[in-house]
Amino acid sequence: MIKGKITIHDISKALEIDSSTVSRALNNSPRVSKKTKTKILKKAKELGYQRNSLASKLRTNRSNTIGVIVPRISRHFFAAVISGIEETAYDAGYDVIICQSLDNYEREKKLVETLLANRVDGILISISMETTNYSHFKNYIDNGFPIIYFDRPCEVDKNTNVIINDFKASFEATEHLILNGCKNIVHFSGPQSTTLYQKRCKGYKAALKKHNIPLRKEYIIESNLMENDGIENAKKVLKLPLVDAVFSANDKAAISAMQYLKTKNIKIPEDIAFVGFSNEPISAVIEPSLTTVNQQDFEMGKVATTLLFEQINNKSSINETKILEPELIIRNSSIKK
Amino acid sequence: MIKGKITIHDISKALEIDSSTVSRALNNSPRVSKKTKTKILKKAKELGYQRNSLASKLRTNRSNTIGVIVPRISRHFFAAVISGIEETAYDAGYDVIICQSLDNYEREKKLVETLLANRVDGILISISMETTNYSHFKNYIDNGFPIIYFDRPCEVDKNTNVIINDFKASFEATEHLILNGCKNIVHFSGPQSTTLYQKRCKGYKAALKKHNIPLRKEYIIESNLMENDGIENAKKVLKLPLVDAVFSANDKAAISAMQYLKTKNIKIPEDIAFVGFSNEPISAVIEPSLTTVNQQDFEMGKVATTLLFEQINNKSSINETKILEPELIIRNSSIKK
DNA sequence: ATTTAAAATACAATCGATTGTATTTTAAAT
DNA sequence: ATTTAAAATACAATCGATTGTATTTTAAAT
Repeated sequence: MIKGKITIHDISKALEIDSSTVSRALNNSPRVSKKTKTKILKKAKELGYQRNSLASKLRTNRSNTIGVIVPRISRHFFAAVISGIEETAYDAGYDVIICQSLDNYEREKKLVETLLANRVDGILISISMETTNYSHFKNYIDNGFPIIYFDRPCEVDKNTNVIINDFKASFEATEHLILNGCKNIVHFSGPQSTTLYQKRCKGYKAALKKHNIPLRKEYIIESNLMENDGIENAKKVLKLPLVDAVFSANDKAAISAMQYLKTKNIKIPEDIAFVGFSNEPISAVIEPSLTTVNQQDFEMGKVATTLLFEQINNKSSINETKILEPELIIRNSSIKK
Repeated sequence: MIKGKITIHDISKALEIDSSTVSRALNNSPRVSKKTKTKILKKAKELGYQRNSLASKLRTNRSNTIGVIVPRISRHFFAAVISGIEETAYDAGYDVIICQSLDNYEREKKLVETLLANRVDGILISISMETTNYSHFKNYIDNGFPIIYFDRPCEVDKNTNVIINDFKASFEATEHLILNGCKNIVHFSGPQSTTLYQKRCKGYKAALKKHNIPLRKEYIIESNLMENDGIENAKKVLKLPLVDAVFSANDKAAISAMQYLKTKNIKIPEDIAFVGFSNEPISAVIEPSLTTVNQQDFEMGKVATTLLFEQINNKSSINETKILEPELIIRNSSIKK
């Protein structure tokens, strides 16, 4: 902390103008004459005045700040959502505090508490994979605290969620493989405690059903979809007969599986075709380039933030779920020649 | 903002205990009896009390919060540095506010102001590429405000910088190419306004000199090292005679150049070997995998944060520059068989 | 039962800005 | 020159927590 920070009272004393007038001048209130404003602004600059936002927020009971909690900022999808959030927020004159939960429940809980203690006006959150207990949100929701869930929805009680149509995306991804001649399609699924992965799995099943392909339980491999899970999954795939395609619920597992299979001289897509999910930057670079689902990241950030501001300003929690339409990006990993 | 938030005064009234005692109890002061503490804590929980950090910070003149400004949170290097920062900070009981400047000077300036207005106890920053004017820092440095520069140092006046040995890393990267039989090595250089890229360029030159390879000016291609710059650089390389290797000052440009050259049937590393810089995750995945420099990201975050806390607590700005040793990660793109 | 020191609690000011109300100043109208 | 309304400024309380000092309570010692 800098010692001897300049306050409005220092300006007040220096000019022999009451601090209330100084405050109003700095906030460009019409109640202060132009002449006085000029004088005050000049002196403020001269003294190196810097507003103390803490005091201002305390007094006004408004922080003009929103908090964002994502599992991991380095994930391209979340970084892109954050870009959308920041753009919308800055346009509205709001600051954004970015936090990462690292998919850890305890940490997420602490972050929520810290944000609330700092009196953010609202929170945008993509809940951690570990989170199954929503009590750390519930207290605030009941009070009408503005909070919006994105990507990973919170489906207890009435909340506002912004998600993509995971079912449809998965359905289309799987159907795309079927239309390219694949019949024995393995699904790399994520933790079924997460509704998002449930939906992706359902989309996969529905596509099989539509095309009269019998569902084989051993073709659904559940894991946390981390890099290492992809390798383990790939080993399992090699032990299954006939597999000619994989639809992975995220890119990371798809990519590590592809890399492992390549070392085993499996040809992609000729032997096994691949479709991922999320459109991570690596998916465009790997060989063959990975067919994947674009999740409308930037758009999701904008939509979620707009909804949050509606809640903050109207105080009417609307409790809607916005569903964005995903887009299948077809690259080389899924087209059998 | 939630209406009717519970304050210590509500607890005070409910229990007929003075608010000062309530405050001390909540902060676990030894001046409050155990019996009273239990009573207060119970009531606080019952009423759903949540500390107002704004008021607390205002009064104590300590925010227990540090600010971090990086060009872009999605860049793997910065995300890893942030992990190191957060780990160190949380252990010390500090909160971390993460901001991204998007390499934009105006935005960076605004972020610094916002952090200061919110009275962070110190700032960790990797300055934006656009920044050549340091006046937005200078005011605070002069006041002894704790600020540490990492990766991209601020080399005006006396500051504390945490950087890697860019010269040595580049020297070794270039020498590695030479030792693998390359003689006509192009350098993709970054903006020379940034000392970091100056140093990388000097390392390249020094390695050539040591091995008696004449320096050719047209072999140094300066750009912003973005994806598109890599492609443009690759086109220039194709027009130069004899080139058998490229040392790029970052991975991004190296990777897009490699991709472009592959479409032109240039074999990597046989025709042109490549070495990058930063160890982006993509570098391990691209084919051939890219030899690159590991920048000690996580370690850098830890060291920078530790230095910051020294400044915050001792008030003695030490003004040192810590130089971390980089590590060359040798992969397939640089080994001519 | 009284004195005394320590423990526990209450009082009151404070951090820096904001804002409703009161007062003073200015300028227009007579 | 005086009245009057509007404009400009000053006064004073407030946001919620903290903290040095004063007071009260408790418990030990006589």
